[in-house]
Amino acid sequence: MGVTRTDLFTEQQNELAKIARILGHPARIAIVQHLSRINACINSDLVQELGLAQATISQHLKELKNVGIIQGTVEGSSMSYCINATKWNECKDLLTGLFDEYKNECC
Amino acid sequence: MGVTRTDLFTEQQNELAKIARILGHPARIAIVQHLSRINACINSDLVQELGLAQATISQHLKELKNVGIIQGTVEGSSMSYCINATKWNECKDLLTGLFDEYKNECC
DNA sequence: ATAATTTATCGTAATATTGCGATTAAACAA
DNA sequence: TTGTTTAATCGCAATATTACGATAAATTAT
Repeated sequence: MGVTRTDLFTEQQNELAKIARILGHPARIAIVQHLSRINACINSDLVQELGLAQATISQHLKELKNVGIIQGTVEGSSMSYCINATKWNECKDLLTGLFDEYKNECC
Repeated sequence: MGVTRTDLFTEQQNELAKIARILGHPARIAIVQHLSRINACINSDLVQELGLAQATISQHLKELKNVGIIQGTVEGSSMSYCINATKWNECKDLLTGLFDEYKNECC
């Protein structure tokens, strides 16, 4: 017990849930917002930007990277992170699709 | 340690994260999809629909209700659940807003 | 070479989530 | 009343998440 029963659901449902879960933390929302707004690959000032410890931010970045929402490349001695446009649009389409399934209001 | 530092983030970021987190489980995705598709308030056949135990589904319904995405009314001896159109659109707008913040692709 | 900077990873503690059997409570049927 | 149906809640076990100090690894600066 205690482990999510992904076997009961479709791949699309699991994928949607995975994306939503990754966006389900304010630090990760803050990270993607920051990357969106500066609209560039940055050698992260994220530790300054958010108030969390470096190890914690690294962990959040890893999760965002794992799901493909951001990508990081080595830039000398630091890292350069930015949003992966392709995946970002894919996530947007999946979530938009979910919201658009609900058409008429019944009550 | 181990508790999300909501104090570090804006209300909007926390709200966005809360919505995403609730949608971050395949059972809850399946529930809102089902409610969307039948487009009606139902005396839930959800236990039949999904393969989870009744207690588990009840718990997921409670979380969706807590965040306001669905609403339930007593219908005789059973419950009638449906999507809350207002909140649903609010969630859609918030998430769309997040995705639309990212405009230009930098790499 | 040595020191400083940057970021990933490890280890650990605190807390949250998931799932389900069992029980409870309320409405309905006989 | 007695039994049935429906759904919420309790209690618990298993697992996942969050946070952070400490450490490691790699690059750059002196």
